[in-house]
Amino acid sequence: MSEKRARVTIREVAQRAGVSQTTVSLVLNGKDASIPVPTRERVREAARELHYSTDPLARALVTRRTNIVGIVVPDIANPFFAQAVRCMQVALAERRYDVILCNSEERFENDLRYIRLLAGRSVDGLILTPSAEAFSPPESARLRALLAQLDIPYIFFDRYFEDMPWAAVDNEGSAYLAAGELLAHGHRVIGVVTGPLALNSSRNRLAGVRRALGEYGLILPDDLIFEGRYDVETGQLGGELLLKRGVSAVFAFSDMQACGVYASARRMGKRIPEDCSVIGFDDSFCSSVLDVPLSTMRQPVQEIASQACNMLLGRIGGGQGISSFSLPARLIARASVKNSENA
Amino acid sequence: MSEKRARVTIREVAQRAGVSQTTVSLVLNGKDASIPVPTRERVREAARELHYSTDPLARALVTRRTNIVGIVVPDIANPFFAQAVRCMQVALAERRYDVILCNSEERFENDLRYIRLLAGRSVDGLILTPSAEAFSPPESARLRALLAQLDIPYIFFDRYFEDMPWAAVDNEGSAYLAAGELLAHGHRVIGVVTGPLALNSSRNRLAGVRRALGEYGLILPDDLIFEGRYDVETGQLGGELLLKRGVSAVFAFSDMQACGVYASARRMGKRIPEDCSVIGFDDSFCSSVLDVPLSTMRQPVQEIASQACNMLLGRIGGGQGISSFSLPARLIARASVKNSENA
DNA sequence: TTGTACGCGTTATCAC
DNA sequence: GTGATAACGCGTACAA
Repeated sequence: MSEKRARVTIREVAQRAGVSQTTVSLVLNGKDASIPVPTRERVREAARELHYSTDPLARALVTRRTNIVGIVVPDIANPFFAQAVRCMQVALAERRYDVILCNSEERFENDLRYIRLLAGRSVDGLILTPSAEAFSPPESARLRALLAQLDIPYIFFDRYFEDMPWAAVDNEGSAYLAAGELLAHGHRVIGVVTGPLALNSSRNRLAGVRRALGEYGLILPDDLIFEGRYDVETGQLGGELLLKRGVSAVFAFSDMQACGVYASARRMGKRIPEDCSVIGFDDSFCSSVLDVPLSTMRQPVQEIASQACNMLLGRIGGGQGISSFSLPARLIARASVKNSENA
Repeated sequence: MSEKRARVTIREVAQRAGVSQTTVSLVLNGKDASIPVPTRERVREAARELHYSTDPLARALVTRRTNIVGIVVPDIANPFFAQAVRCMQVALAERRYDVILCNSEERFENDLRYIRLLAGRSVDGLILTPSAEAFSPPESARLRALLAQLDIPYIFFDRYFEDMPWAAVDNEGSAYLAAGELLAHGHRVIGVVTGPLALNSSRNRLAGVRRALGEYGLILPDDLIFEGRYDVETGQLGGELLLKRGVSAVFAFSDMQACGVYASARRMGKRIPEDCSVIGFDDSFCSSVLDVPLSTMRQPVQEIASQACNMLLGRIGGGQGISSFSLPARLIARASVKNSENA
């Protein structure tokens, strides 16, 4: 007999236990101190028997805490964000937080819209990866103003402003390692396919590349930098361009782009890694799927995501919590990098 | 001066407009009928000036409608679900619904836990893709009982029970087409790498394969069926096994598995498509990334997802709405299927 | 149109 | 110290 279960109220529990609602509330929220043990027992018992659980809506209305975190990402279909959001959701669920997910579709107006919407829903915190657009001056000012006005704890994930709380991979250091891998294999003419340079992730990776080259007394000429969008398509365009310019190795700032580079090489009749070495970034599953397994930098997505959650929860709790941090990516050496013929 | 904006209440708006809260509520909810136009204007004006927006929590507390849909998927990091959830979120946002996302991590206990949790939060509807486990008898009974008791509109997505509302790709028909493609190229010894056969998606695809073979007077021997889990790894295992058994073509029930088949072929020194044709399912982006572009069945994820949302919203609205449906996948012929040497 | 009860808890106040 | 009473949070719905 599956009766539709109407909601059990706290009054019913109180009645059953023969105490006041107040008492029930106190007991169930662990503010027992002043209540005699036998009473506590009776209350708990009654609550259990009636399958009582407090209504989050009613509770939130008065406490102004929803136990919900809002996440805004450009596109959950992007494997990087998908993985990150998964980790976040699982990590937050352990702390009894739920997640409202929003896709900005890489449009700044949606960033704003969703942030307002989430604030309107009284979420306890925000995890934000704004659109690339958000990082140009007029837009970032609007974003900052909005967040300042809102008074909701937030952190930036992967894309960020230096002066606001953020969590990300150590882009500079990781790119330094990646470029180092190519240099160590004797490559001296190295092309890079970047993501949007409006994003610190790409800018910092570029800086890392430059540092690595610098240590070899090299510089990165502008015409060996192709600015893309972290997707297969721009990888292909960039790969084509760079190969024509005679690079012996390409560092693609995402695995998707690395895939594009593979495609362009194939199309041009060049072999990887014989004619051109390639290194990617992310270690998304496609790296293990390519005909020539892709060397890449593996982001510790899970660690970053779960630490990011800790950080946010710390701030929600009122403290400063953990401060902004970056974690290094690890080099996963596979078969797409080979000694240069000049080596 | 960005003052922290405390919430504006309906009272303030009422006061400013010189009317009662009731009137404000009526106007703002479009139940104007009985209110003179000038009053409406004054109210709207006041609301605008004060930046008033109704508190969803308070509203939900009384209406028992949250404008939230709960989505439970096994793993948002799976590109198929990522894409689907993205489409759903966007489609629902257009109708002013937000999405709480849960990953069951393919564990049945989590299915139940999350469904209860979402129900506790009074979500207006549920979109469910239960764990594979949920489809074995004792578990499915528990799931059914829970849903029956809950009295919340729900639909199943991709994995389903025939007698409950669902939305999915037409697995049988699509697999029939895929197998037909192989048969049309002269292949007669065809192996399949399936997903979990507990899932109707895999069972129905298998049925489609059998129907196609049947039309050629063939049957599918058990030892040419490898049951996997839709992932690269099982694709590789299956590919290895089937290739050893001398198939001339493999139908992998997911692109990830097709990737695995590619890997196994490579490892065994076989070429695709010369030594073995391969066809996949999903058209996830990896298909366009492989050295030999993968022929595959493209699921109309967006259409299914958005129709699924319509269906759910219809049910939330009280009507029966659209009933369960499936949409056909489309054959995307690329280079991984070639005429059999026996052809 | 509007007053008022109500939804369901939490918290502050007050009496025992 | 214990526990009941009442106000409150913020809207919506119904009767007047």
